[in-house]
Amino acid sequence: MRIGELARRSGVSERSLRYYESQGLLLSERSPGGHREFGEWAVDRVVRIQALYAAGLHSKRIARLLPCMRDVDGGPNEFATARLVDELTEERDRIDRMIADLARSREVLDEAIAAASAGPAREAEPSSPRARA
Amino acid sequence: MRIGELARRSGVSERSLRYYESQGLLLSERSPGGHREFGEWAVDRVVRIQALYAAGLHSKRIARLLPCMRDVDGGPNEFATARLVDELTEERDRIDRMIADLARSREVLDEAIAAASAGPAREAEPSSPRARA
DNA sequence: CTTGAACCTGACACCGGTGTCAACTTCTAC
DNA sequence: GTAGAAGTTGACACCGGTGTCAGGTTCAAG
Repeated sequence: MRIGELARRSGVSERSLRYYESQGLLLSERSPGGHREFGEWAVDRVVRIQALYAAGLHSKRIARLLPCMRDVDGGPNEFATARLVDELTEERDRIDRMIADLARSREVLDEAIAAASAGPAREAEPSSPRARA
Repeated sequence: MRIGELARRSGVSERSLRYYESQGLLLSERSPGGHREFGEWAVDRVVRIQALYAAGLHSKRIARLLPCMRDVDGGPNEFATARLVDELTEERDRIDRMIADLARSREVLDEAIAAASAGPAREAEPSSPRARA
């Protein structure tokens, strides 16, 4: 498929897809005229790239990681170096911390929402434990 | 306390603290000479600000939210408008989605780590279910 | 008074994925 | 062959919290 379809199917802008390619995250055949041609595997790969971006990894690290991952219909490619495994483990720990932080942030927000919602009604329910404040 | 101590105690750079103030997230008294003077409550507030930043909220929204939150020793300040409550709820949902995404990313990474670790040893354990690929 | 640490303001730069525009080429369907 | 959709490369800009440097002022201790 060509870039337009891939963009549509993966939900990622053409701009980003070209960027991914420029970063070596996404390979493509080229038509005689120079148009990119992607296989079915590309959709899955783009989704994976997005997941990694969302996790806060940068292009370079993703570029090193991807060749070590099995694409849906591509066999295993390369083996990760011990160094890379270490880095990935570190990333995973970072994600874990991030999730924990987000959970805390969520609580902060939740508290705010609760306080905000209860606020205007506070005078009507003086028995609320929050009314002390 | 002054900005240096606050930075030390909250683990946030002085630069950021000044920025927070410029965005209206953090108030300070000023000494006759113009030096910022913070109360104990500031530490807690800065931590909260960080939590909100970590959650992906921008300064403006945090600025609107903070006055509605009870500081540790400050009483309740303002009541949130229904509009703000809506926005916050939306933010919370966004955080939930973000956490879910991160969990998925974590799995992607985990899979990669597993594959990478198992990779070099694969030839030694041909009975592995992954060996089919 | 003096000295050095701490603080002040203001400005510039960065990151890095993405949006967008321009100018041009290729593809496809008629 | 020709029009219009779709693709190409290249360049510029943005966001927005943070690092950092410069040049000057204030504070606190001797």
